[in-house]
Amino acid sequence: MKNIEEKLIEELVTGNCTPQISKLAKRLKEPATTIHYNIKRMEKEGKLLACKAVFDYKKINRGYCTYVLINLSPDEYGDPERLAKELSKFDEIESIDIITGDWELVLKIRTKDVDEYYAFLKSVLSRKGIERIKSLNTLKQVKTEFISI
Amino acid sequence: MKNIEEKLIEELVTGNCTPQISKLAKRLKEPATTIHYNIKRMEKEGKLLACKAVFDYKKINRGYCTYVLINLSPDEYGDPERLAKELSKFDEIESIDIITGDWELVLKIRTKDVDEYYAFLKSVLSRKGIERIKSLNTLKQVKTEFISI
DNA sequence: CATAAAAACCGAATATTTTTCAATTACATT
DNA sequence: AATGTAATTGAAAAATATTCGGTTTTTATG
Repeated sequence: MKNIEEKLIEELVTGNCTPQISKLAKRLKEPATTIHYNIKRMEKEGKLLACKAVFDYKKINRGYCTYVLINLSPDEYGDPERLAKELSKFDEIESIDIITGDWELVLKIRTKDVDEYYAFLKSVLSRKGIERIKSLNTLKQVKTEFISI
Repeated sequence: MKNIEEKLIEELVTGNCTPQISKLAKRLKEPATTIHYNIKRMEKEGKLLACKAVFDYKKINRGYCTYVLINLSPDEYGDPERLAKELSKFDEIESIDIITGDWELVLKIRTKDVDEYYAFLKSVLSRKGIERIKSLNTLKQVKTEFISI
């Protein structure tokens, strides 16, 4: 066995899918070429960013999900984007938003279990610029990425 | 003009895409039939739930993004899933999680603007069972659905 | 450890889908 | 009304997915 699955998941989580033009054509009762044209236009305009797979994360060893609210240190406060972009390269992080209110950033993080989360916390979320964090732990995921589970 | 774009976005946000088998085969340096086999297996096992498009939501009139923390009323507290499942049918809601801590639910909501959000708030988030909410408004989306913007 | 059963892998052929191309039609601007 | 641009479309070509049959690998069991 080659354990292709792991590599496949990695590729599919961030892309490597494509719209099903003929299926969409049937659903919308339009010619396939028209659907094709519209999709290509959306891509060119930067509206359509990527096509990707959504998994039942519990079944692929990413069942431990946490929202992390972050307070930045005073020197980072003026430019939260710098740190946000730095964090965005980590595969464990599903989303990063800069928000209003008591916290500056909110992350959504997926790991296998609490041990892996703790390791991530220590290695990534302890860095300079992050002053304080609050973890909201997910007990059950009902809907993700617009897909109901 | 037929304004196919709106309908297409609606379809693509929740599915109607498919893995690019030959592209994946090349990337992983494996035969296409092996990739095909592995993907079908993941689908059958319920690991792979859907393939879908990710948009630059600002460019498709869904640029107003809010995290909503929810406290349930005492009578709903014991079964948060009932309300969560009821909410999951709304297209504006990207994700629903049942969480630990001071709040019971966290939603991620995408609307065109604050007016649309307020309308959603009044019509959906005022329902019985929801005792108190706190909105965290997104100023900038750096990463979404594992895709950097 | 031997053997059988199940699961994973893969090349060749087939079926299906996407993409290109060359019109045609709709829309906007002057 | 004239003109240029954008959107739509059918037919053909190109590319891709799927099926099939057989092989190899893994797992389960005595």
